[in-house]
Amino acid sequence: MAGRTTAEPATRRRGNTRAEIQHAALSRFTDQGYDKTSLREIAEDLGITKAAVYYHFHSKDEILESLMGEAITRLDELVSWVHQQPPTREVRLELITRLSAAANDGLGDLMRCVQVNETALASMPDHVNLAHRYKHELWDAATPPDASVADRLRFRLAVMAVLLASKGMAELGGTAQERAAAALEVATELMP
Amino acid sequence: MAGRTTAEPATRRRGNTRAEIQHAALSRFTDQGYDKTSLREIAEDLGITKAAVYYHFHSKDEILESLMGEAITRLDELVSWVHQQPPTREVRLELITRLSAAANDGLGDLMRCVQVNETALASMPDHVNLAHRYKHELWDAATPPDASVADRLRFRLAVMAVLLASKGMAELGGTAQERAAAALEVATELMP
DNA sequence: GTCTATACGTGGATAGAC
DNA sequence: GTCTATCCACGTATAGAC
Repeated sequence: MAGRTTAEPATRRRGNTRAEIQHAALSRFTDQGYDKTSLREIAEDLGITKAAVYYHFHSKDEILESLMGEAITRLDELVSWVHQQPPTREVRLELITRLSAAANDGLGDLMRCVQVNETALASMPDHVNLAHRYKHELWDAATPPDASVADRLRFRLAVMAVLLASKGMAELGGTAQERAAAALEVATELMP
Repeated sequence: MAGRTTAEPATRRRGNTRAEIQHAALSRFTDQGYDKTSLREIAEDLGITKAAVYYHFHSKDEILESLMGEAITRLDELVSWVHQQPPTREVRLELITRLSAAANDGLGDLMRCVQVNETALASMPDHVNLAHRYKHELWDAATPPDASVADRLRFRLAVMAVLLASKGMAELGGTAQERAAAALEVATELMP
C-alpha cells in the first residue's frame, strides 16, 4: 500500500541523502509502522543500499530520533512560549491557533507518525519520547493546576483535534483544509 | 516495565490455558505493543513453552485476532442496534451511554490495545481490522449523511473520549471512574 | 559516499517424543 | 496438552573494497 515513487527519479542529487532518508522513513513509519519498516525498504525507496543508510545514521533508532527531534523542537517553542503566559482562556486559544498553524505546516505529519507508533516510541529514551514530553509539558503548561478532570479532557481533545484533524483523520471526509478549519472551530467551543 | 506476576501462582489450572494466553497477550500487547511481544514472553508469563502456545493458537496473529473478535462482537451489537434507530441526537446520546458502559466493562482494555497497535492491526485481514470496522460502521451509523465535517469531528471526539478516557488517558489524573464520568459529560456537550 | 559480503541474533513456526 | 529440539527467514549491524 501507499505507492512509493519507485526510486525517486529526478529528486536524487548528492548532498541531501540524509534528508531523503528522513523523508522516506517518515512516510514508511507512518504507513506501515516503525517495527514493520526495514532499513532495506528505506534504502530501496532511494535506490541505495542498507549500508549507505548506515553511513548517514548509526542505527534505525537514530532515524526515528532525528524525526522526533524535529517535532520536539517545534513543540518546545510553543511550550516555552506558553510557560511565560498566564493560564487564561485567551492564551489557550492562541496556543490552539499556533498549534493548528504548525500542524498544517509539517508538524501534522510528524504527529501522525507519533500517534501511529506509540509503542515504538514508548521504548525509546525519554529525551526523544514525544508522548511523554507533549503529554506532560504541553498539556500541563496551559492547564491550571486546579483544573477539573473534565476540563483537562476538554483541553486534551482540543489539542488532539487540531494536531490530527488535517493529516490523521482523513475518514472524516472533506479536504485537509476543511478538516483543519473544523478542528479549530470545535477546539474553540471545547476549550475551557 | 509493567511487572507481570511472574509465572501465575495459583491461577493455573488445566482447561483455561487458552483464556490465560489471551489475557497475558492482551496485557503484553497493550504495554509493549504487538510487534515487540514475542510468543516466548507470553509463554513464560504462564510458565509454559512456545510450543504449548501453538497448540492453542495456530499463529501469533490468531491470538490478536481472537482478541479483536471479542471487541468486534461487542461493537457489532451496538452498531446493529444503532442501525435500526433514526439518526437523532437522542439516539447518539444513548449510544454514548452504552459505549461508556461497555468501555468500563471490558471493552475499554481492548480499545486501548487497538489504539496502541494501530499499525499492527492495519496489516491484518479486513474482518479483524477494528480500525476499519468501527471507523466506518460505528461512526457512519449514527451520523446523518449530510452532516458537516465539524459535526463528524464532534461525534468522533465524543466516541473517542468515552472509549478511551477510563483506560487510555491515565495522564488526566483522577480515578478511572472520575475519568469515565468526565468523558460522558464532555461527550454530551460535544454531541451534535 | 556507496557498494558487496557477511556475521549475528531473534522470533515465528514445525516435528516428534512423552 | 505440554515438552525439547530444530529449522528457517529476516532484520540489524559491521568490515572492508571501490
